[in-house]
Amino acid sequence: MERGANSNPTGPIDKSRVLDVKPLRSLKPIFSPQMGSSAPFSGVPPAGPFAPGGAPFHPFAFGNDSQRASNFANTIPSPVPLNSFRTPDTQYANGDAGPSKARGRARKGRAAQDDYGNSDQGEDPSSGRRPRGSSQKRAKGPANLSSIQVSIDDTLDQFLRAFKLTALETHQQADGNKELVKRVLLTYNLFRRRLFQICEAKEDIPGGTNRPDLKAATTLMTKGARTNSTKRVGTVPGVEVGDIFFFRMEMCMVGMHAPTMAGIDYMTVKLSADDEPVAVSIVSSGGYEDDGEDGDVLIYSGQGGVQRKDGQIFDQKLERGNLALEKSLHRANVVRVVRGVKDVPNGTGKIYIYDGLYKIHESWVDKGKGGYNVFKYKFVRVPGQPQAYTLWKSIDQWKAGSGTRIGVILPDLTSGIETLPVSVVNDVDDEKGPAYFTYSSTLRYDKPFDLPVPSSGCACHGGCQAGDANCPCVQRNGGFLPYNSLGVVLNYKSLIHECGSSCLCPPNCRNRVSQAGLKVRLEVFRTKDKGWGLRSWDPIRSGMFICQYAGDVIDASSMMELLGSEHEEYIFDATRAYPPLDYTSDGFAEVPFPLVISAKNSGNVARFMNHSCSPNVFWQPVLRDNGEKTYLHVGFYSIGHIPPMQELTFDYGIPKSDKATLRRKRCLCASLNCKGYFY
DNA sequence: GTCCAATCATCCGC
DNA sequence: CGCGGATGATTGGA
Repeated sequence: MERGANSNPTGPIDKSRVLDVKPLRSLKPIFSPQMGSSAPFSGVPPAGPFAPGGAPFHPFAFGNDSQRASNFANTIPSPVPLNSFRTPDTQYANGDAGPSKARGRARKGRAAQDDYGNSDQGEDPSSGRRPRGSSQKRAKGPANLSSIQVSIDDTLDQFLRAFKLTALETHQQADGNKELVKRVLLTYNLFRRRLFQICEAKEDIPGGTNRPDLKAATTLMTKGARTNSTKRVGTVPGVEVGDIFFFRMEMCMVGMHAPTMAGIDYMTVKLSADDEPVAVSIVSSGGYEDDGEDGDVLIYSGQGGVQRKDGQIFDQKLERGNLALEKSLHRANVVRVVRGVKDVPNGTGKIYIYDGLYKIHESWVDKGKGGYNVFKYKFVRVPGQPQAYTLWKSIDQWKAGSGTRIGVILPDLTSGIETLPVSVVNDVDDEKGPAYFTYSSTLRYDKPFDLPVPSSGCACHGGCQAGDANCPCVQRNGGFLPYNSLGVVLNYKSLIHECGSSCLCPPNCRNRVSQAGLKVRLEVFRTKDKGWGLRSWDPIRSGMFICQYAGDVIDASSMMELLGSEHEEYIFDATRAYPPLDYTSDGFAEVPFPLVISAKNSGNVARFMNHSCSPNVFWQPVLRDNGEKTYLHVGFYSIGHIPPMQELTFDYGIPKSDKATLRRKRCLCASLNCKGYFY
């Protein structure tokens, strides 16, 4: 049955006849709500209504290439020959889809979305369509420890060591904190993705591809890599209101909601003689439309009443979770509420939003299907908590074009160049928009760097397939496809080899993620004290591709001349020392050549990403080749899951030399481990 | 050990 | 071809 999604009671029902509730000794909460103890919500609340029409103006010009080149020439001392902007060949030589593929995209943007937005479904029947239950059969077969199993065990051990989870103390498993929760979730998601990647490429192992979410979680929990295993009423240490999860198992691992499936989590408390169940959290998996009256109220259905095997329906009983909710109501205890919403890009998947603490205000019995009794509970959100679920509802309205919002300066910064619009919003001061620049989604090379001539491209007409050992692109990536079909990077490597213009695969090939344009709805916004910044309307999965760093490739000597000028803040320098990712599968390799990008005059959303000492985004070098030359790109990916409207930041790194010529800037990231400065 | 709950990827049919 | 519904192996905890 649909959980937690129903309308109001049709009428009052005499509860005492149905609910066999003994009189309670006390109506005081057993636990204090712990309201003040949670850290502040770091997401930015949505701006309220904005002026009708929005009165957009266009502070940025989007000229043709020759105009762009002359603008460029007027503003900087010609670090790049002008002819590099003139011919289409040069513009596309970097592997950004190539002329034929760019045809529909050049100025129309959204019209070409179908070419890039849809992920492939393989045509190879052997790879994608395994008979259901095959893994189960294999699991029960003769126990042969395959080489794949061994490599997965090694992989897990490396993850655990990298994130210092090999031997968690008992108290760390029992009670967590923000840092520990973060480590557990990062490890889980990295391992889950790597597990999927290995299993889809080689052969199936039990649970590997069918349910990597389960397999990864049970493996980690067996090793003790979990936290907050002690159940508690109220806030969970390290989990903040607004945090999101993409799997039930994630909530399990950090003590948010222990049951792997059930919607009601409860614990038994001892009060003098009696043991009494008390609810600690619920997961409401209803869709958007049929929730309670507004975002702060939830009508939740009790559990049970349906026979698992044959779907037979009967009256729900006041036991287990239902009894716990009833007790929590009478004690006026707080209950954590997790809202499940549909994950639009994934289709079948769900996203779970921690919506903070609620109290149950009333309960009643409704008649469900076939006239059988269903318990209903009215949850009301405890006031004073940061916005979470209601923010999602607001964003839905912004997308639908209904509702209004203050501070919208520009509905689409990219003028249709990107696959999705990028709005510009300022609701904090009088700035009317970022300084002039030309929006471009591509990285423009004057000339390619000299690298060994790459091998020829692939001939995967239906898109590259995981497990196709003959595909040269799979081979270049160590036998794997680096991304899944959603555009999530599956494995941290020192270098991703994407398909290039010499490959015969279509633009929606899984190995062309960074060329396929934006997948999440981004917004350039005015921060309180850091100038302009970047954030997303959409939730972002761990490892999801966000954008590349577009601009003009310049050489190192040109960069030196620009340091100290206003130009400096729009330079991306891949030769800096970046804090290591906590884990890469192939150790650390230098970026193959000294790539420096200027986005001062021409660039994309990436130029607005601010520095943080605790970033939620990292970058990886991405290679594409056109059959003769190799071009390096910079791809940005999320580290963990990122809730909507949280600022996207990455670590700017430290210049390896010539620090003296660089101005040290004061860091305002406000994270606990802030260094206080950045370059 | 047994039962519970409803997940999630995949399949299947409209 | 794109969905929504059906299917079934699956899990931690009571």
